[in-house]
Amino acid sequence: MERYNFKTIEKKWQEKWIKSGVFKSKIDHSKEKFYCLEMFPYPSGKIHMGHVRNYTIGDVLSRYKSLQGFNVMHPMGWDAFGMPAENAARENNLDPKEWTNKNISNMKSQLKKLGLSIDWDREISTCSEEYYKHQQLFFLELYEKGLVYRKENYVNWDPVDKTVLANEQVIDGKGWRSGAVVERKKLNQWFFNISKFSQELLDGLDDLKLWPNKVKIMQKNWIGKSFGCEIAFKTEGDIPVKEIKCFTTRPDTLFGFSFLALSVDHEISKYFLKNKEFQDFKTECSKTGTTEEAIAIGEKIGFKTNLEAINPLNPKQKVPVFFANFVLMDYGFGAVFGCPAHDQRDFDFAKKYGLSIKTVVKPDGEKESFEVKDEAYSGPGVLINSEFLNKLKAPEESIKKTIDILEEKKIGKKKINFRLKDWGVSRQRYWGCPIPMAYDEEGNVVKIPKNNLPVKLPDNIDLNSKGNPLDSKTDWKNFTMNGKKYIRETDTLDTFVCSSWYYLRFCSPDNLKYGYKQEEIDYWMPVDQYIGGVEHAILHLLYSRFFTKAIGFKNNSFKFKEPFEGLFTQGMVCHETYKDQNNNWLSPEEIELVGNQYCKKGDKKNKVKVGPSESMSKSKKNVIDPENIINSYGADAVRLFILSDSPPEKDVQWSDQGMVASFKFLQKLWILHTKIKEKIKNNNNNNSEDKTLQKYTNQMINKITNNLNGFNYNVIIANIYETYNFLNKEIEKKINSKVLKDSYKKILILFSPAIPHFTAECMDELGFIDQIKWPKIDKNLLDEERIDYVVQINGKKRAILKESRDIDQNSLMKKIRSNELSKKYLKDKSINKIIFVKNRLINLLINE
RNA sequence: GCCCUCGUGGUGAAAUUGGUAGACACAAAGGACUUAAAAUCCUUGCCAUUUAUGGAGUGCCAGUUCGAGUCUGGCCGAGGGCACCA
Repeated sequence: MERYNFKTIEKKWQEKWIKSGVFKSKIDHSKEKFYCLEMFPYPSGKIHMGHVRNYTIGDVLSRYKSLQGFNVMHPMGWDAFGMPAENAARENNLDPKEWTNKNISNMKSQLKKLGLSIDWDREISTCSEEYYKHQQLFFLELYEKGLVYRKENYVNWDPVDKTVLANEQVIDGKGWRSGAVVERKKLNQWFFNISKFSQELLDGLDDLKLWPNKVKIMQKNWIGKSFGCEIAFKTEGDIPVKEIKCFTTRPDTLFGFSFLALSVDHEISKYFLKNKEFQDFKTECSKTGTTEEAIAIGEKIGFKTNLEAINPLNPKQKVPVFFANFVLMDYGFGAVFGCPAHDQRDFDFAKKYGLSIKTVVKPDGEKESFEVKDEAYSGPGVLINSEFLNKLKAPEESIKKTIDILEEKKIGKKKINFRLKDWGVSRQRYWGCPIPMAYDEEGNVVKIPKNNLPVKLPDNIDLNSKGNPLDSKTDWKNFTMNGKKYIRETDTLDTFVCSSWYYLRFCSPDNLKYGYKQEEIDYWMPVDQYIGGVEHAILHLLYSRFFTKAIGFKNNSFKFKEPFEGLFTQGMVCHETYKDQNNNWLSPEEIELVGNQYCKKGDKKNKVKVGPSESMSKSKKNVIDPENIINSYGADAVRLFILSDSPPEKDVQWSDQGMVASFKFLQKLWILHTKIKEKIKNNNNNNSEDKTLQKYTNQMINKITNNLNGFNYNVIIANIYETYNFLNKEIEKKINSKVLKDSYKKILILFSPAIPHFTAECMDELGFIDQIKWPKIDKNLLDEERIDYVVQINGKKRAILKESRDIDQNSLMKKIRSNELSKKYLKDKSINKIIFVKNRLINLLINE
């Protein structure tokens, strides 16, 4: 028998699909649209198994939706700016653009081998001028709307490499490349005013019904809305500032006030800069916080000033003012009122500096004399020791009342605070989108005129220069406009900006005038299903939501509020990890099994330690190269395996045996296909109705449709195996050819989203490839005529009776009484109660 | 510390949403075919004496119910997110 030759068959269909243009998408108002988008990849050079999983999931969905009659758009592009290109180019003495474009063409051909239903006409690359010129225009437009601004902010500064480091490049407080101790340095940087949309971004989450709850909760926590009160504390001391504002969520504990703590960057710190002790303290603070240990221990340190703050509700009480390391400048006002009895952090601080700890809330059920001892109490209760606030219920009633009093006295007011900070978009890097701004000779900020866009990234860059390469590219940096001299902004945009609007660009990738075309956006947006890794749950998704709101707000032209209607976060692909005797990581190809012990290949003495299964990563070498796998087993087999073992939202373990099994399964399926083909040809038109096959097929349509709708793709693969097992037995019987052909056609369509090449070949052989539609469920066939009734006695399953559908309780009881089991379990015992569930079970309660 | 999710055979997992627990697959053991191996096919799956039969059984303890993997409360364990957020 002929083997299934995936190599020729997959290639054949991939070429046919491209030639016929079946995946091309264009506006068609007669059809409902479906925009399916997977997070586009960074062109690192090769695709990895994570991509295979991500894009297979998206492809199954796209193909399924097409078969259902939707007008599907399924595009792909490249998140092509970013540091790896710069690093790789430096190491290999290459141009980042060349490196990136080479990677793109390689990865594109790899993706094509997976047989994805992608409309490649819509391909975009964020590092192309055609893409980033629109991004620069967006930047200017947002700037004009006041949504972009410049301010000084701290960065991680590597004093040896003279460069800014991302947080993940700082390891134990040192630069990853130079090893130098990282400093905090203030730089002027560009910011997007995302915090302006805090409330909107929070409210929008409620509309995202097709998002995982987990992601919505993560975003909600990230935005971090808190209700409270701002209070102005009068201060006494030898500085000109006589008032300090604090934000608090617990104004009701004001009578437990024992100190005021300020961030070292608080504006009044300038009056202490001459003080050497304060300077030392500030240095100390900047050291802690960078190392992970320091954060874990979280030791609280303070610097006591000679200032005193007055309790606004009790002017007789004066407390010391400290600078403290735990107060953040960019939350609230950078100042905290300390109530040690009811806040653990304040408690720790008060213990360390011997400050008073006055209890003002007692838990319900405690005596009036209750006192906080070993730890702060932050739960509910009743106010005590608080004069006119006594006996109020904490927290709701007491907070409300206190705010009323403070507002009345004009000392404070109700306030809502968000944790979400503005988005710093400046990167001191070469390989990114240039920021279209400049500075005149006086240092004033100037926009690059829109008709001068794009500001092109210069070629021939010296990547080995210290600091930002654009800074030393003086012929690019300096320019004249209308006879005046200017200096360009040398920072480039965070690559998250590129990915914040690419879903808009896919709708009209060739539009030269603007980032998108209104008509196309109106039709295609929003993305119906977005699919990607959960690691982007916060930043990328939040930034994209912001961008949609900001651009829509600017142009007042979007019919949608949110970019991604549905979100699916898939799990990672994991593999065991291996280390040799010298603790070096080994890849799966570098080991072999000797007996039941893994050893380094060709070195039997070097025993390999098998570590836990972890997400595939280059650093741990536990990677399987998809290209090798596709070459050995074919795309359909890989798709089958990657979908089969675990639900798509969970991590999946890579298994060589599982992969081989998927491959073998397709071979078996091919044999079955040839048998079925023969049977159909035999044209056996006996009159038997063959309801069994029709019913089974119908049930499978129901199951697979439901499982596709619910993203239970692993169960679909099980359904495919099940169907095979059934057909493989059924085929031995006499079957009406017409019924067989009809059912088999439907079954092939059901299989086709998962294994498209294989089924295309089969359909073609049967001559119906051009007219396929997702099969409909025949409701008349769905209900079985005979049903397995579970007979329980006192809740225990005792028998299963196959009886006709819709049988009533009495008839079923008669059957039970005439049945063997009644003699055994019922005998002469009387039945106290019968629970009868139609078409399902009957439960007889008897006295034992 | 706070928030979220999840605990089902040797393993990955199913379970029409309160109604036959373990579909489907991997691994293992036994068997068939074969001179043999590979490949393929079949059987087994925890405990009790047996292909039949009974019992226990979905992390642990209680509860609701005729009936709980599924609902409620408490505990234990694993994973993830935030991290001095006032």
